[in-house]
Formats: sequence, C-alpha cells, structure tokens
Amino acid sequence: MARRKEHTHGEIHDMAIKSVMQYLHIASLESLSLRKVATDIGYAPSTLINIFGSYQQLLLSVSEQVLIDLFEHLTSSTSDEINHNHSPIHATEQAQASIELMAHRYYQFANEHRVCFKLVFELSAPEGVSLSSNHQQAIDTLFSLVSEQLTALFPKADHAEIIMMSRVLWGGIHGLTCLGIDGKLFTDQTALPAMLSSHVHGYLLGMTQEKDLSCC
Amino acid sequence: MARRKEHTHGEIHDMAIKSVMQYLHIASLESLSLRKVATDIGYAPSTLINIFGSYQQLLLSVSEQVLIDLFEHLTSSTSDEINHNHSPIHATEQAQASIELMAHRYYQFANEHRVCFKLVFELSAPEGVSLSSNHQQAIDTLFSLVSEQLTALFPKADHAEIIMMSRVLWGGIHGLTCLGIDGKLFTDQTALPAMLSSHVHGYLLGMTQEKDLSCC
DNA sequence: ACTTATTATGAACATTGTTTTTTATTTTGT
DNA sequence: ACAAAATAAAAAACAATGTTCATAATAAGT
Repeated sequence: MARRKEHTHGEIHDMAIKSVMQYLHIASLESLSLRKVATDIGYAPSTLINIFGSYQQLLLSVSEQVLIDLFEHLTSSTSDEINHNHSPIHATEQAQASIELMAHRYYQFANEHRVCFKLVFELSAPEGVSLSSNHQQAIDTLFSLVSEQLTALFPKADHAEIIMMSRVLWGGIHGLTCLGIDGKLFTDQTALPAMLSSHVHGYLLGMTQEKDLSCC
Repeated sequence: MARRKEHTHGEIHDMAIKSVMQYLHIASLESLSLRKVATDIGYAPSTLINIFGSYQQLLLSVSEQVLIDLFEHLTSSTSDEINHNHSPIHATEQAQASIELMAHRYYQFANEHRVCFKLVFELSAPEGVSLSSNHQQAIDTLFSLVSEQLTALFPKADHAEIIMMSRVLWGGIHGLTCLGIDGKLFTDQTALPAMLSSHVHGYLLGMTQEKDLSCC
C-alpha cells in the first residue's frame, strides 16, 4: 500500500536490470521470473510492470545493457594487447590483428556471460514492435568496429564490399561463438580461439588474394 | 475418464510433434503451450506428460525431428543442382560448389522454418541431462557432410585440420544464417546467399593458399 | 488543514506446467 | 463367462506465472 518513495523510477529501472544480470550469472533464464526480480529488489511485481510495461520489455532492457557492456569489452584498451607479442610492421597487419582480437574478446565475453549473451540474441521484440533505437544503434556500432578496420585493409574496395565483408566476418565470429558456448557442436572449448583466428585469418587472406591480384 | 484406446503411444508421440511443427509455422514458441498441443490432438495434458515426461522434452523431440528434416533437406538430390550453371572441371571445384550449395540450403531451410530452426539451437537439454544420442548423432552427421568434401579438397591435410576447417565453415554458415533469419543485423534478406558464398569461397581460398604453397 | 493528484500495492484473474486422484476400459485368471 | 487385477487416460487439484485493477498510503497544491 504505497510506502514512502525511496527510489526514482530510473533507480528502480537500474536496480531491476542489475538484479537480473546478477541472477543470470548463476541460474537460467527459464528459472527467473518477474516476481523473483520484484522480490529481490524489494518491490511489487505490478511496480515493475508499471515501469517497464511488461516482463519481456524488462528483459529487452537487460539485453540493451548487455550490448553496451559488450561494446565496452570489445573496445577497452586495445592498443597494448595488440603489440603484446610482436609489433606489427604494416598497418594491414595491425588491422587484421585488431579484428582477431575483437573476435577473441567477443567469445570471451559470451563465455563469461553466457546466459546474458544468449538473451541478447534469442529475445526478440514483442509482436509488431521494433527494437528500440538504442538497441539497434548498439548493434550497428558493433559492425562499425570491423568495417573500420576493413577500410584500412582494403582501401580500394568500395563501401558495399566493405559492408559485406564485415558482415561475413561478424557472422562467422558470432556463429562460432554461439555454437561454442553451449558446447552443442564441439566439446573442446579450448579450441575455439584457434577457430576464430582461422576464420578471420583465412577469410581475409582469401579476400586479399581476390581483390588485389598482385600475384600469380 | 479413459476412453477407448485409439492410438498407441508412438502414434500420440508423432501426432504431438506434428502438431507442434505445424503450429510453429504460423505462430511463436512463446504462444504455444502444452495444453494447446493436447487440445489440438484431442488428448489431455497429463497424457502428454506421461508420454514425453515434460513439456521441455516434448520440445526436444520436436528439435530432433527438425534436425532430421534439415539433414534430408541438405542431402537430397544434390547432383543435378551443382551442375546447373556450369559443369566443374576439377573435383576441387565440385567439392567447393557442394559446400556452397549446402550453405545456401541451410539458410533456405532456416528461413522456411524459422521458429523450428531457432528451437533447435535455443532449446537446451534439462539441467544435468545431456542430449539424447539421436540428437547428438544428428548434429555430428551435419558436420560430416562438410568434412567429407574437405578431405577431397585438402588431401594432404591431417584429420585434425579437416575437423577444424569444417567447424569454422559450419560456424560461419550458422552464424550468418542466425543473424539473417530474424533480420537483427541486416535487413536486406536477399544479400544473405551472396554472403554465404563469400564466406565459403573466401575461407577456402585463404586456406588453399596457406596449405599448399604452390605459388609466391 | 484540507483537498487533490500520484504511486506503489495487494488482491484478483486467467493461464501455465505438473502431480495426484478418479474412473473408465482392457486384460488376466480361473 | 465372470470377477479381479492391471492399465491408461482424464479430471481435478496445485503451485507458480504475467498482468490487470481497485485501493490505500503518500506527496503536492492551495
């Protein structure tokens, strides 16, 4: 019966999201419920419905936050790790190493936040309603990370080709990661970084040979 | 009140699976329920629980069936379509074309059975219980389809390398397909076959260059 | 201080998966 | 052929879910 107003809606919003993300680190999505979240943060279920609109939209908000965290994980302090083993001579090697590093980090993030990561890609917006602009923008930003590097690697290629190649690269990274994290297709987890490298390295090598025919 | 035994358990099993697959062609998984399936096939909910053990295991049985259908879709009458445009001269070209065709079919199947396809990869076995051997075997068989072609392409490569390459290829095909079917990452559906081809073609070209250094 | 407008709440509701109990049917034993 | 035991399906009961809505408690306005 309406106690003292202790938190703003924004605060409850953040508390709920934090509660869900915390829960999903130790349990499955199916075992979570709106009522559990409400109990955890000390509010009534109907309060969360008031703020988020529905349980599904609460989960979508979580998905947004996970994407933001993922982006930060992919972009934080890149420089020192690239030059860790050997300093690349050419800018092209730098670009390739950068993509490879992102691939490895993508998998690392997915592996450390499996349930949250799955949530992002398995939850779709409610019927007829499209994703929020925040959400869509977060996704687009991920793509730009790769296409940026690609323009450095293929200065002659036109925009459409760059876009396509970035999608092929992300698609592969994403697919390997998805199949890897729940061990559905291969059980040896350790091999996945090598596969990611093989994918990035192999595809870029193939595209290089196809684009600039400097040889043969 | 236990009416006359009209169907065997096996028949009810198949009826339920068929009902689910049919329903998922026109509606979402969240809107489906055990009770709806029961009503649809004219039995009580508890009867389905008796047969399948739980709703989740019913859905896992559906997933198995989808995998079987997928396998059939990938392997049926391959020969005539490969030689459709131009007859390949070398066996290597044939192998590459075969993988590319499978990639396109993989996407085609996923696109025509979106909800069922998603079900296969989003539903995991109940806590602690591993997938049924049928289920696991169906997955392994998919992989063998690619690795078969790869052994033709890279006769010198050892088994471990073949395995790895087949996983990278499938991972990429799967990732692009996943991201493609619910338009989460790119809206132009038509471009997806081209991306799949680029992935297969690009990666194989890169690996060819790396494995047999006949040039440069 | 009194009224008005918020705001979170708790009770109610329909629906879910599952368990348990009942009951109708089939099979078995003699 | 008939009674008894076994079986199979269903109905009823249960706990838990997301969501709605009337209500009580607080905050704001004058």
